[in-house]
Parts: sequence; structure tokens; C-alpha cells
Amino acid sequence: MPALSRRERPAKPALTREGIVDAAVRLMESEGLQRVTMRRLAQELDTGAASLYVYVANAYELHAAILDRLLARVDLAPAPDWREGLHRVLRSYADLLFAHPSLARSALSLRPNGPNYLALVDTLLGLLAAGRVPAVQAAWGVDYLLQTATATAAEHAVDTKRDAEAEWQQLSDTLASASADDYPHLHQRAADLVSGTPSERSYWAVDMLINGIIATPTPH
Amino acid sequence: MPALSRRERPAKPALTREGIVDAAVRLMESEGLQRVTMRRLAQELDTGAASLYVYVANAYELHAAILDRLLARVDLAPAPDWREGLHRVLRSYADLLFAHPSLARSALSLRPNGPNYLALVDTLLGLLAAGRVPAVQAAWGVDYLLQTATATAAEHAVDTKRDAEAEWQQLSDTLASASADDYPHLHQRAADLVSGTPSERSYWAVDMLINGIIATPTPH
DNA sequence: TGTTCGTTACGAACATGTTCGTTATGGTCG
DNA sequence: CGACCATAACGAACATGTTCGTAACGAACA
Repeated sequence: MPALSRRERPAKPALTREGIVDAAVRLMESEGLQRVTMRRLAQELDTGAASLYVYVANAYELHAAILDRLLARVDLAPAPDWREGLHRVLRSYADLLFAHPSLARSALSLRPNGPNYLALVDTLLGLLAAGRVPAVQAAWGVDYLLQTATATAAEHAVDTKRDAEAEWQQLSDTLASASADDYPHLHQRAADLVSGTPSERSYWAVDMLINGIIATPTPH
Repeated sequence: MPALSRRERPAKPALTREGIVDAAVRLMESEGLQRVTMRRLAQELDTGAASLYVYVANAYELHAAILDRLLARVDLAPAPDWREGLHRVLRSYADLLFAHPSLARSALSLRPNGPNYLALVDTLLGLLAAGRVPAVQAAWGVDYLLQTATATAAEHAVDTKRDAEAEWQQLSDTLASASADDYPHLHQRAADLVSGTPSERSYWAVDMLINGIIATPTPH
């Protein structure tokens, strides 16, 4: 007595990588990323968790796939000034990741390579070209521009509950109490290490990277 | 009939954060990081997994603590040239993380703040000071020097099994097949995006960051 | 039409991280 | 000396990621 296959029902089409990611994004928007577990997602698709592994290697890859969908929302609109354009695009990208830091974590390991990610890279390359940055430097540099933004978002991937405030305060204390004998430079510049707002630092970081990319020729 | 408490035995001292991390490092060196699970570690200490949570917030924090111990091995020896010194220290740091990429992952989120990490930061600050880099720029820059090294290591945190070779080849293919219409810049510079050896790119990245830090004044 | 075979789906099982309520321990107070 | 109590330790339970062996399916083929 074979049970009626669930795949038969027309309303629930056969499993597809596309369909799985669709459902994952939908689930994320309705219940939050933390609810997007293999089991919950499978339930949504009226199947078992194991079935998903045919189309998705693991949970990280699923997250990366979700991220690529979200990347469609990055603002790639042209800007009058190329440098300002880089700031805008990267801030838009960072804002997206900050909203879902655990996606950033996955993105670090399994770099996405979907169409939206390619479009993002392409736009960055275009902006650097507009700034007359030599080709190879620009190509290498794009990696680090994105990596820095991604890593900064990933840093906030734990405990949205526990204030970043508290953690930051603790770092500040650790630095302030650093012995001048053991850590002379640290002691002297403790204040500088924690100065500035996150947004000031991010903006500076992008400028810093651009300047570095321009100033540093690649070998051969 | 109260069972004899395991804490009584003199050979196994009462639980301590120090002792837990010690055991974790020992376990890592004998059986590999992947074997350092809460249960296995508890077994090593002749207790239950739940007991560890009194001293360690979660598995990530444990990893971060292990990393700080390992950080003692980073080569902080003074170098004749400050710039070369930065290269050496950061390569030493990166080598360490490459040996245990999952530690790098943890380090990204829960930045370590143990003595060895502080010594590392202090050394970097000293080298930048030797290069006459303005104080605040140096302070902000150190964060990104370390973040880049950490993130680069973290990127390799999945599947040491599956060749990075294969993944890289796939990326290369994706880029090569990128439509010239949809992704003009990407198409044009596909070769540059994957050129260079990892070590060439890392070296370039450090130079690039140093140049950027020097060239970019902080606000106020 | 009946059989074979590769693929897809899936239930059950295992290892892990984490939490909860309970128990034991050792010191303190009456 | 005996009752009490804060804290450490723990066993059991739960949710999750992942794997394995098996069953259903459908297409190619005899």
C-alpha cells in the first residue's frame, strides 16, 4: 500500500533548488532568519529535511543562496562621482548585511556567485575604472572592498541580544587597564583605538581601501 | 547514598575557566579541533557538557579562548624595517589561522582580548609608529590589518576536504562565462580577478592596507 | 507489457550545542 | 552542633545539522 506521494499535489511543485531558496527567503521574511532551519524549511515545503540536501550542500550554502537573492536590493544606481559611488554601493551592501549578520558569516566562507553578486562586482569594477584605477589593482582590490564590508557585518553576528554596547565597554576597559609596561603603544593609544562612530570608521575604511588600491601596484 | 563526587579526586582539580581552556588546547593538539566539542571536552574533564557553560558562554567563546592561547606563537620579533616587520607579523598571524580556519571564524565574531592578542596589537601599533604613521590612523588601521588577515583565513573554513582547487576553478568558469552584455567590466577583467597566487595577493593586501592607512587622514 | 535501473524522496538515527530543573557541596549563621 | 543557603555540578531533554539505508518513481529497454 504505497502512501500517496506528496510530490503529486499540484499546489506543491516538485523540489527544486530554485523553489527551495524561494521558500527560504519567504520564510526568512515572515519569521526571521533564525527560523530558517532545515527542518522548518522542509516542513514549509511539505517534505523532510534530508530531501533538501539533494539540492543544497549544507546550511551555509543555503544561507549564501538566500544572500544572493537579497543582493538584488543593493543600490547600484550610477553616481556623479566615482568615489562617492563606491561609498554608496558599499554602504548599501553593508546595510543589507547588517540587517542579517549571520548571512554575512556564510558569505565569508562560501562566497556567493549568483547573478546579483556578479552585478555588484561588475558595478564596483566600473566605478574603479571610472576613477582610472589600473585594471589589475582594481580587480584585486574589489575582493578586499567586499571582504571588509562583509567581515565588518559578520563581526556583529553573535548575540544581537547582549548589547554591542556592553561588549564595547568591556573592550574599552580592557584597553584602559592595559599595563603601560607590557603594552606601551596600546596603553598610549587606547583612546584612539575605540574612537569614532561605527559609521565614521566604515566610511574611513572605504576611503582607506580606495587610496591603498590606487597607490599599490600589483607584481608582474 | 551520595555518589562520590568527581570533583574530589586530586588529580582532576575543580573546574576552572583556565583549566577548561587548557584541556581544550591539549585536546585540540592531540585529536584536532573538530574533536573539541563540548561533550568530548567535558568527558576529558570527567564531567558533563552543561558544567562547562558556567565558565564559557558558548562554543564560539571557547574557540576564541583557544585562539588566544595559540596567539602566543605569533612571531613578534623586531625587524630592521618597519614595513617588512608588518609583513612578517601579519604573515605569522595568518599562517596560524590558516592551520585552524574555524578558529578564524570565531575570532571574527568574538574578537579575542587576551594577553597575547593585546601583545599582537601592541606590536602592530609599534611598527606603524616606527613608520611615522599618524596615531589615530594607525589605531584605526590596525583593526583592518587584523580583520583582513582573519577574514582571509576564515574564508577557507569549509571543507578542507573538497579542494579549494575545484571551487576556484568553478569561480573561474563562472567569471569566464559571464556575459559581456550583462557584466561588461567583469567580462573584460575576468582573468585579472583570479590572477596571482594566494601568497602574492596576501602580500599585496598588506602593502595596500599600509599605503591606504598612511594616505587617509581620520576625521576631526 | 513487464523488467530493470538510476534518481528522488524520506524516515530514522546520530552527534552536537544549549537550556532547565534538580542535586550535591562547603561554608555560614543561629 | 545543626539548619540553612548560595553556588557549582550535573543528568536529562530539546532543537538542530547531517548522514544512511530504503522505498517510491519514472524512463529506457526487452
